[in-house]
Amino acid sequence: MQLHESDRIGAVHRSPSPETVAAWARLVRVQQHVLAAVEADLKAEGFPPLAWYDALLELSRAANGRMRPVELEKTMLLPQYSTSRLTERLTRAGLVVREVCPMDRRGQFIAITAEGRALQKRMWQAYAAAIERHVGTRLSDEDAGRLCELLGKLS
Amino acid sequence: MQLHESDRIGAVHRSPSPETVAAWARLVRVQQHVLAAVEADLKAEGFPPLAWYDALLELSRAANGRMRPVELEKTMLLPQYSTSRLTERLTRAGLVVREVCPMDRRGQFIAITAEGRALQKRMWQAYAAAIERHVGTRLSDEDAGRLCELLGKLS
DNA sequence: GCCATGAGCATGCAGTTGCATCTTCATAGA
DNA sequence: TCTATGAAGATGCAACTGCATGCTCATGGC
Repeated sequence: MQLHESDRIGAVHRSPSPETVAAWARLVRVQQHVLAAVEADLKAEGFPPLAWYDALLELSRAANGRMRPVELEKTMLLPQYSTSRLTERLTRAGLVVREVCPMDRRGQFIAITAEGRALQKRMWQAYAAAIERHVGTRLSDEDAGRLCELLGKLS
Repeated sequence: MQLHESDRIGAVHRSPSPETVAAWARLVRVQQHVLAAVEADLKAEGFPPLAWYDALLELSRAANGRMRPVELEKTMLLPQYSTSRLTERLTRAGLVVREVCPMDRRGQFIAITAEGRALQKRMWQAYAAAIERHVGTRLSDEDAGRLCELLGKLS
């Protein structure tokens, strides 16, 4: 009779412990819930989605306020077409401009505009308030540090 | 001169501590990354999205394998139209059937079928393996318990 | 130089989501 | 009973996402 995998010693696929499953389930649910709450707060104040903020923040921190789309992809963990279209929307909104890349004529630079920097700053006001509201008031700084450390083991 | 809010005692909106912001940033990034990895594993084995699994699991645990859409909404934290359409897809796939609700003629019941139960079980094999791979191997049971507890404070 | 390969980015198409609204029915109050 | 209110669920439309593929150009091997 064939043994179930979990009965064999050194089986490649072991089942997760109850603790692991519980942590997973809660991670997914809580993150989804809190992220939705924060996004809703921002939207209620008339701001664009968080992805816009993330992109503007990255660009504002980059040297000369410009980055290659390919860099943005990697730092934001987004698929290629996703940054392409995000760039399109940000461009239409006047928050960034596309520039040709002198080093590689296939490529380009995305440069944040003054309006882009201004929006990023205004969004941070609301974003910070939402983070404080939904996370800061529920977690002591020590707990936040511990949470951060535990999450770090997952990446 | 008007003081900045954060300078006033008892200001309603305080800024989040660096620990809070770090925990928030990592929570969002890590969850997104690990969830994507788990979903990709399931998809690679030919399974439907995790939302299907969640719905099938809820239904399989419900009394008589059936629930009102409105209950499903609340347990899955989804907007109303989202469960309506999920139900539509599950129905088309033969995993659930719609039934009229004798108590309330506006409403209905969604009942899981034998195929729905079978798929839920097969998906759990792959899902559990993915959870173990992406979470279980990176976190001790004690750490998982601590993570779960900290996350619980956020909901 | 010439070709093969592949990097960088865009885009057509199909499927999905968010939003607002519609229909149907339940229920409380006059 | 009649009406007002609102709950349950579906759906049209516009925006967004995923996937596959297309185009342009860079680079290494010959």
